[in-house]
Amino acid sequence: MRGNRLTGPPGRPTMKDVARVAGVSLKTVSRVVNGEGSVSAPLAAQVNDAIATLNYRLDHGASTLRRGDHRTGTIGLMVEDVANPFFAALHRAVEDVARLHDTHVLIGSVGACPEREGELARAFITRRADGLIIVPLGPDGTSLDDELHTDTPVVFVDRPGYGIAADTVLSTNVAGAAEATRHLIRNGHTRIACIGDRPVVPTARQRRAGYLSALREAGVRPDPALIVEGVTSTDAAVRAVLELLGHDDPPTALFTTRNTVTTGAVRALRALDRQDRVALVGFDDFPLADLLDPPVTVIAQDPVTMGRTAAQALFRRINGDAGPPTRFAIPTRLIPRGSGELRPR
Amino acid sequence: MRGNRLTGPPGRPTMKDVARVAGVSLKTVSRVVNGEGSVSAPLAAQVNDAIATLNYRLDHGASTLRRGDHRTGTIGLMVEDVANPFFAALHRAVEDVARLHDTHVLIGSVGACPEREGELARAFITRRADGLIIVPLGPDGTSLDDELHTDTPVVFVDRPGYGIAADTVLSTNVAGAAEATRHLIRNGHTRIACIGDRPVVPTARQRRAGYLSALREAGVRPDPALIVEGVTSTDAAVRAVLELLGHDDPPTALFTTRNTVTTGAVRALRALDRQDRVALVGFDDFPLADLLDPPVTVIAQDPVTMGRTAAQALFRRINGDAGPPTRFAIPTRLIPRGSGELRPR
DNA sequence: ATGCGCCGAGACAACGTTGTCAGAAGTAGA
DNA sequence: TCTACTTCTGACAACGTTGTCTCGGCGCAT
Repeated sequence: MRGNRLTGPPGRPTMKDVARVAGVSLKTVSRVVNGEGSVSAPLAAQVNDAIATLNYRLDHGASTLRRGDHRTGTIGLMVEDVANPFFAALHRAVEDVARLHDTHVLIGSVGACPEREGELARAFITRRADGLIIVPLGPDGTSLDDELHTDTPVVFVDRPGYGIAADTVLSTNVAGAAEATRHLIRNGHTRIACIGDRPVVPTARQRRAGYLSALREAGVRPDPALIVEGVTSTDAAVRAVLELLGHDDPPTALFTTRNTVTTGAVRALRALDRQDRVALVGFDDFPLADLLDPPVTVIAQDPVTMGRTAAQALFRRINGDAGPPTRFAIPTRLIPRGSGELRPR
Repeated sequence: MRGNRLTGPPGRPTMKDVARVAGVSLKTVSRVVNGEGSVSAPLAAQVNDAIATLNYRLDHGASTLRRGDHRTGTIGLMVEDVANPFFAALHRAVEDVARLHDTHVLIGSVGACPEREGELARAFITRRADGLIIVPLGPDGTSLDDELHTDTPVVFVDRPGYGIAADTVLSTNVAGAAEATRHLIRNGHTRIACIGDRPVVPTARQRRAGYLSALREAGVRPDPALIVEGVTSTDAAVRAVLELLGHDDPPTALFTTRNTVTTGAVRALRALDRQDRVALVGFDDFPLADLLDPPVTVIAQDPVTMGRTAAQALFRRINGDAGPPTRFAIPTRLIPRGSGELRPR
C-alpha cells in the first residue's frame, strides 16, 4: 500500500525521483518547484507531469536546512489549556496573524506542570520554531529559564515572563481587579470575598493585589477568612463558595479571579438558591454570561487583542527588530450585567 | 545581540561548534546528545560543558532528515475553528493522545474556505507531519482531493472524508437528530423547525436527514417553511429564529443542528420572551447549557472521545497498520434539561 | 609473549534540498 | 565568420545531523 508511485524505490518520492522520471537534472526540478522561471516551457511541463505522476511533495525541512535563513514558517504557542475559552480565543487571534505571515502554529497545553513547560519549549525550539508565544507559569517553575537562552524570539502573554527579557502582553490585572472591587463597594458591599488560583500564578497574585488595594482605598479592612486561594478548577470553586457561604458571617459579594472560578461560583450560588442575594463579579468574560440569571457582571479581558498584539510583536522580532523589550497593557472593561449590582441585605 | 555564544560564527551553534569547543569529533557530540552511551565519562562531561556554554540545541529537522525514518514527531490537525468549544475539546483530546506518543500538534482553522483546506493540508504534508487529522469540508471543496494522495496517513473526524479512503470518526448524526425530533414529537409537537448550516456541510445534511426520518416515522408531513438552511453564525441564527417566529403559523419547537445555532436560538427566544413557550433541542452540548433558563435540552456529542479515537487510529496508521479503513461511530446522548420538554400551547 | 575480542573514538558518506558556478546552445552585432 | 552576450541547464558542494565503517588500544585467555 505504500507509495502511489509507478516506479522507483519505496518511500516518499524525492526531487531525484522526479528528475529521473522527467529526464532532467535534479536542479531543474528544484527550479520548477520554486518557480524560479529560468526554465523553458517544455522542460517545465515535463517536470510538472512527473511531479503529478509521482505525487511528489517538497520536503520543507530539507529545504530550510539548505537555505541559509532557517525560517521554518512555524511558531510555537504554549498556553495553559487549549480548551479554555480564553486561551482558545487567544489562540485563534495568534493563528490569524500567523497566517498573514505564511506561518503555522505548533501548540501545546502546559497545564500546571513546570516540567511540561520546559519540555514544550525545548521541543519547539528543537523543531526550529521561528518564535515562541508563551503563557508562562510562575518563576517557581524554573524550567523555562534553562530553555530560553537561545536566539529564538519569545513573547510572553497573559502573565509576566521571567528568566529572559522579552516582550510581554498583559491585561491590566491590578486595575481591573480594583475596578471590580470598587464596583461592589459602590453597591454597598464591604464583606467581599476574593476567590482565586494558587498564588504562584502571577495573574492570581496581581488580581488579589488589585482587590486589596481597592479595599484599602475604601477603608475596608481585608478579612483573611474571605480570601480563598488555590482554587484551580470549577469543581474546586463550587466547593470553596459553598463553604464560604456556610460560615457565620458570610460575604455579601464575591469577586472571582478567573473564568473557571466564576462559573463554579454561579453553580454554587444556584445550588444554594442565593444567586439573587449574593453579588458576583468575575474576572474574564465567558460565553453566555449575559444569558444567565442574573446575568453575570464581569471584568472583560480582550483575548483577541492580546493574541494579536503578541503575535505582531513576535513577528517584528522574527523580522529582526532588536529594540528593548516592550510591555503591552491591554485594558480590561467592566461589563455590568446584573450579578454585580445586587445590593447587600 | 544575536547569539549568547562566547566564540564562533554567528547563527545558531551546531554540533560542529560544540565539537570544536569540547575538543572532540562531531560524531562524539552526536553520541552524547543522543545518549548512545558508548562515550567515556570524562569526554561526555567535556561535551556537556560545551553544550551548556554554547546553549546548543539539536536541530530536529536535520536529525530526522539523516535518520531513515523521517518521523518528525508532529501531526497536523485541521478544524473549522479552534475557538469553537466543540473543536477546542476535540483538539485537547488529540493533544493528550499525541503527548503519549511524544508528538506535537500543528493546528489550523479552515473556516468555510476550501482553498484554505487545501493550503493547510499541503503545508502540513510539506512539513512532513507524521499524519493528519482532518475535519473536512464537503466534497464540493475538491482541493483536499489533490493533496492527500500521499503516504501521509489521514483520519477524518466529525465529517465523512472524500477523495481517499481513510479511517473516519463520526457522531451518530442521523440517529441523534432523529432522537431529538422524536423527543419533541413525544412532547406533543408537530410544527418543529430545523435550523442548520449550509447543506454542503455533511453533518448539516445528516442531521436534517435524521430530522426528516423521525417526522416521516411519526406520520408528520415536513413543512419546507420550517426548514432553514445556510445558517453559519450565531447572529444569522438569531435572525433566522426571529423571522421563523414572526410567521403566521409559527413552529412550536426548534431543533438546531449545531452549537452556534443553538445559542443564537436561545438569544432570539429571549428577545421575544418566548423561551418558556417554544421548545428547543440543540445538537451538540455547550458549556453552561444547564444554567440557562430554561436549561437547554441537547443531543450531546462526545468531542473528547471523538478526538481520542481519531488520534489513536492515526497513531496506529503511523505505526504501520495497513488494514482496511475503519469507521468509528461515537454515540450521541439526549440530555433532557427543560427546554426540550416544553409542550405546545 | 601472542592472538582474540571488545570498546571508545573518529572519518566519511548520505539524507533532500538549494546556492554557486560553469558550460552549452542560441542570438545578435561587427 | 568570429566574438560577445544571453539564456538555459547541470555538476558540485553544502546545510546539520546520524549510520557505517575503520582503527587504535586495552584486557584476557592461551
